[in-house]
Amino acid sequence: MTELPKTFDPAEIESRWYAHWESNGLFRPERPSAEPFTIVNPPPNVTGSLHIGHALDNTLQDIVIRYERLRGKDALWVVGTDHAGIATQMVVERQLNAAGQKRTDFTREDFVAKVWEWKAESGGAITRQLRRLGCSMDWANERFTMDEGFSRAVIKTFVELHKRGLLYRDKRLVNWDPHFRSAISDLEVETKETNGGFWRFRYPLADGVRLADGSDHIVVATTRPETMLADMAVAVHPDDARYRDVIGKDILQPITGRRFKVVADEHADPELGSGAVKITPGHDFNDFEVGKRAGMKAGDMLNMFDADANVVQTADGLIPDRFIGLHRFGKDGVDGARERVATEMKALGLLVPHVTKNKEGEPQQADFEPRTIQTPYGDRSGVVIEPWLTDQWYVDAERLAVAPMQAVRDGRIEIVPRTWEKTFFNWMENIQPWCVSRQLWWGHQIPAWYDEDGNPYVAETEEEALAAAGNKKLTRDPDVLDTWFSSALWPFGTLGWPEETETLKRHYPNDLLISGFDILFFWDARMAMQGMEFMGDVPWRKLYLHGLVRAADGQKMSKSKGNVVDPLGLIDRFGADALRFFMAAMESQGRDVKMDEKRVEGYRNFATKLWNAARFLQANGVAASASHEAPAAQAPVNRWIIAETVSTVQAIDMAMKELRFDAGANAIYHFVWDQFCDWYIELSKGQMDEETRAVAGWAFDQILVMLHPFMPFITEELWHAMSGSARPRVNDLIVAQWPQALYAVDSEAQAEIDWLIRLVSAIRAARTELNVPPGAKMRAVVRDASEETRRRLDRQGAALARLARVESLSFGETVEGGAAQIVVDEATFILPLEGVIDIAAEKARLAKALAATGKERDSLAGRLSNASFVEKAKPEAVAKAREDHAEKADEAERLKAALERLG
RNA sequence: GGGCGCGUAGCUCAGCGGUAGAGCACACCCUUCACACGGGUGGGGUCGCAGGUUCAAUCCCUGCCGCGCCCA
Repeated sequence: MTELPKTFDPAEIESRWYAHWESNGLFRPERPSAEPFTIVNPPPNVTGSLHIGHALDNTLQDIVIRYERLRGKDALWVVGTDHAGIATQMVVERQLNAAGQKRTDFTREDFVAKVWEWKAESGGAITRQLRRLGCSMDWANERFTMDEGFSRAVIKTFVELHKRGLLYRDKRLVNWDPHFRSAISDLEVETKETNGGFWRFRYPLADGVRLADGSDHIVVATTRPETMLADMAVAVHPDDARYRDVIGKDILQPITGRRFKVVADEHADPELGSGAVKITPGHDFNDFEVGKRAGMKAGDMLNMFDADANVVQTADGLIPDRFIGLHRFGKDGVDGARERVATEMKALGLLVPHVTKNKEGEPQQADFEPRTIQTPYGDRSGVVIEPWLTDQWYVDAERLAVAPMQAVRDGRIEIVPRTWEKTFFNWMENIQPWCVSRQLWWGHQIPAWYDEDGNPYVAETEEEALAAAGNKKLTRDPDVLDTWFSSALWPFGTLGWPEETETLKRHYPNDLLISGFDILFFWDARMAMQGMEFMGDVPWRKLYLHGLVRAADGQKMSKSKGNVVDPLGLIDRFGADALRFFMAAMESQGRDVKMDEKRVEGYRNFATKLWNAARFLQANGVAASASHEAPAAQAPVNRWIIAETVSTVQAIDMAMKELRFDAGANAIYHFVWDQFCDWYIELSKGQMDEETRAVAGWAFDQILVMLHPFMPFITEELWHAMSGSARPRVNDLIVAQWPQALYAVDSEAQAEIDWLIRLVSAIRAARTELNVPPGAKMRAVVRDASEETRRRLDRQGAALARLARVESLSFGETVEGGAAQIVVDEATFILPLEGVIDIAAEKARLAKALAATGKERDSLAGRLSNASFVEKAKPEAVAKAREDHAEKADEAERLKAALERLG
């Protein structure tokens, strides 16, 4: 046995044991005949560093994987990183910028080579940080989404989806991010409310046409005046009497002089503004649909922006030169197209001012009406997204969504907590085509080649494409795939697919996926789609969704708010075990976790408590258990702790089955502290015999195993410390055996220790309340004691003496002089306190106890006297009430008698 | 506008048809030979509000108030 130092140093233990586990292959021991259990880790960005959300997500996964490993399963936790297209390209571009260079100074090949260099040098910092958290991943088979094998899976998926008609190229509006100069998917767009304006303009009718009311123009309103430069129609509602006569007539647009038609479309809401809306099909999603309904082809729709959202000439050449090159709207204090259009319309007298009244009730004019508008932003770039007409690759998500929805409906995928099902269905049922092409250099280049006429040939290799094209001159699509397109293959791409490997057969479907609910659509749903499509089966049988870790004040953590908590800092201060235990204890299904450092500190204290319990055991000759089986025991206290160990195993097993991490953590916490340390150790102090040593050693071993998934480091350390060089452990704790929960529970022993605990607690409470000096030893006279109580007192007298400081016991009826009286079950314990006791205080104490007991008795009596309760309530409930009532009535009688004895 | 969730002790959270629990904080006592990151004892809640169902509601239902998130 190794003697433990007085204080425990998490940092030293953590690095030592992690290295030991990893270098000995203990994260993935060979267990070919064991039942497999598989989790894939949400691959963190290769540019990422560990934040508090990772700490939660990975702690939960590690708890499950360690638990299943201890239960003997062939537990595989797949790990790797994600190439994170935009994020990684940004990092490397920033480095180049710092050196006065830019991406376009290099060829694509050279730039991509630079990214790989960066990855080799500084990528994957997060994988080292996951180790600090104690995560027992299968590092020996770490994957990367840009690895050759995984890339092959990505390319194959693309080609296959295309073959199956589930992936196509289309010209339509995309969410264009002018900062990254790339398309992004609708999920990557965040709508935010911003302060904007609502302008009203007069659009003159051409050819002398007039409205029914005699006007020679139509008023249209817009939040984006700049798009006027690419307007192609004005829409009115077909039933709107004001405009019925001018449908099909021309508008002669000012500024550009473009002629276009007034079209009828139900998109125009007669109730809103003037009821007429300008239509810019090339720059607005609604207008695009209106344009299509009006017979315009996507290829004919006017585009007025370049990739940076600066104005370019439209195909009809009608934008005046003075607008060309302007930004879409004001930037850095310089007016953009938006402001210039508004100014010019005003100068032309075509702006309808916004009229309000000031405080004095006088009319006031403004160029536009201030309004809160919903504005789309790129979630990564933070710039306003521009709907832009381009050719992109789309996945037919609607068809792919069918199978996953069915799998959730029929239970092949269980979503935990279940409330997320609705969200899942709601999104899947309204899913939009998924734009998967990105105008980046870093990522999986799209396997499509074009001939000189622009016809695409999709194939896994250029040779195949050439063959398909009849050896025409081809150029490869320069775009890469959305990173999520590749990570959607993670549950099978990491296992060797498209090869039919043994690993794949054994570990697909995965058993469980744990992710934050924030990536339910981005990642989880897409894994389900690709898994069902390519593997013909669910990616995982269970999907557990957890919440966010919030700052102490309940706010979302963010760098800009400066309220981020660094998990590594918490590990430095309190140890990884404490942080992990905090995460587990706070994870009640579905709720966000609010950061509470005091609580992390509390779990550090818990670890220290355990440490010191081990020191006590060592000092008393308790060592590692000789067997996995519970030792034979006679003493009630030993039989009791064995029974309590069993119920703790059961509680944890139940919690793990239901993925109630908080329940599991609490079960082991209370067992260790409130039962093992507070009572078992205290009770064992007076009787440290061979039997007790054996039982204590066994129970402590079970504690270490049960606690290990939550606190892997300290438990492994103590596991070995309790054994030592004389009789070293056969196994490391990480691969030990999970406790059995089979032993018959000795309810008699449980009842006896329960009684003892109640008796000791009651005496202590009375002593404190009556201000008996803590060290004072007392004698007790017991009256009304049953035979059983006498036997128990006989066995537990020593314990009573030590824990309650009641030294000598006698059996009698009365005590002369002042005394404290304690009622426990049928017996009354009279503690003579001649001269010490304050009779008034004791009377008050008893009266209070009597009042409490009497209240409960009366309440139960009231219920029992209610005829409908006795008739209609469940028989068990009635029986229980009768039993409780009798008990309370008896207790009240005894308290009353005790009170009377005091006069 | 649609959907989801939350409102329980000063704080952070469990619980759930039979009149409430934990951790921290607080008060008092204790340097008792594992541990002061400790031990002992205790105070503190009309379980957001209003109705309803029920023998019985913190727990189920409805409405309202407040807070948060997602989608449009």
